[in-house]
Amino acid sequence: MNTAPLTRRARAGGGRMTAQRRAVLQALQELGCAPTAEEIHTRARHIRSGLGLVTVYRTLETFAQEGLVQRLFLDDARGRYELMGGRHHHHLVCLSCGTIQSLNRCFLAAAERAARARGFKVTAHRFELFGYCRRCQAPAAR
Amino acid sequence: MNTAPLTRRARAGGGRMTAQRRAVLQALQELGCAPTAEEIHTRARHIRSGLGLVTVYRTLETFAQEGLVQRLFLDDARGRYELMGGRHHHHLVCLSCGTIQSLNRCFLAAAERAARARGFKVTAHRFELFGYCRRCQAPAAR
DNA sequence: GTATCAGGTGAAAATGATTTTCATTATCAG
DNA sequence: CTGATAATGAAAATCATTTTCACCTGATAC
Ligand SMILES: [Mn+2]
Ligand SMILES: [Mn+2]
Ligand SMILES: [Zn+2]
Ligand SMILES: [Zn+2]
Repeated sequence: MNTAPLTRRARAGGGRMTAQRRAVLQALQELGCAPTAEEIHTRARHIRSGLGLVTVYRTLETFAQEGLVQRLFLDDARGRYELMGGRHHHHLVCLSCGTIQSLNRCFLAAAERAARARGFKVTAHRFELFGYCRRCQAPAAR
Repeated sequence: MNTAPLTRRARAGGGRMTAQRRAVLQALQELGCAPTAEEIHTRARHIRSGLGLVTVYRTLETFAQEGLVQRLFLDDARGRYELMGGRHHHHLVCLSCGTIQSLNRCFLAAAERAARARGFKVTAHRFELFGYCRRCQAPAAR
């Protein structure tokens, strides 16, 4: 798997490119949809043995700040991470086995149709908007 | 604030109605949109001093199982809780100050319009579907 | 009303995910 | 090639949440 373009994007953030960061990037690419830090660690260890879990967390945080990675919380308290920059998408989370699938449309009706089309039985959904409230958009706010 | 109807619903779940549970219910009613366990604890303590945080967690879990309360994860790892049974709704989460507002429509376009109408600047959204994947709907699975 | 006892509570300790600290190592601009 | 400094790993700290366990109390039966 070719990590060169990702490596370039990561370096553009200003940081150094190390073997461990490359391993995390590759693991993210290989794992695909929303793995946990632990899962990323396990996979990245195959590429760079001795890689510490702490480094994985730090790396993910760094990448997240550079916009290379997004952290998301689905149902449980553990964070999940995925590479940004692909097409915008959402997820189908199975309440029974926990598998996560990607969905590339993002409107409710279309999404539900898409979910049903792949045999997924939708029982609930979550939809949140993030941004800045009126007060925080006022001068002197950030 | 009248907690009687909630008390009735809670008892319907089969459990006992204690002063601490009543305090948690009242705190949930008073706090409104998606408070954390800690916030609920602080508020409920005004009603029933000596109430332990552990009891708050246990109570919320119990209520969640009875469908009286819903736990959700927004941006961070801490769980947030809110009374169910009101109309289905979503949230506007301010990235700057963290305030959470309710939104009662749930379709993307309408939601974004509603958000804009209240001066909220949307920069991102999250939308997830939960349910059962094809594999888990097959016989012998649950 | 009073006894009964399973369900509920609180304090402390355990857990699990994530973050911080700090001494050591390695990247890369010059 | 070398030095400045960013990154790493191990251990310890932190934070939210859960578990344990001895004690308490609400709800039903008498
Ligand atoms: Mn995905
Ligand atoms: Mn709400
Ligand atoms: Zn499944
Ligand atoms: Zn705000």
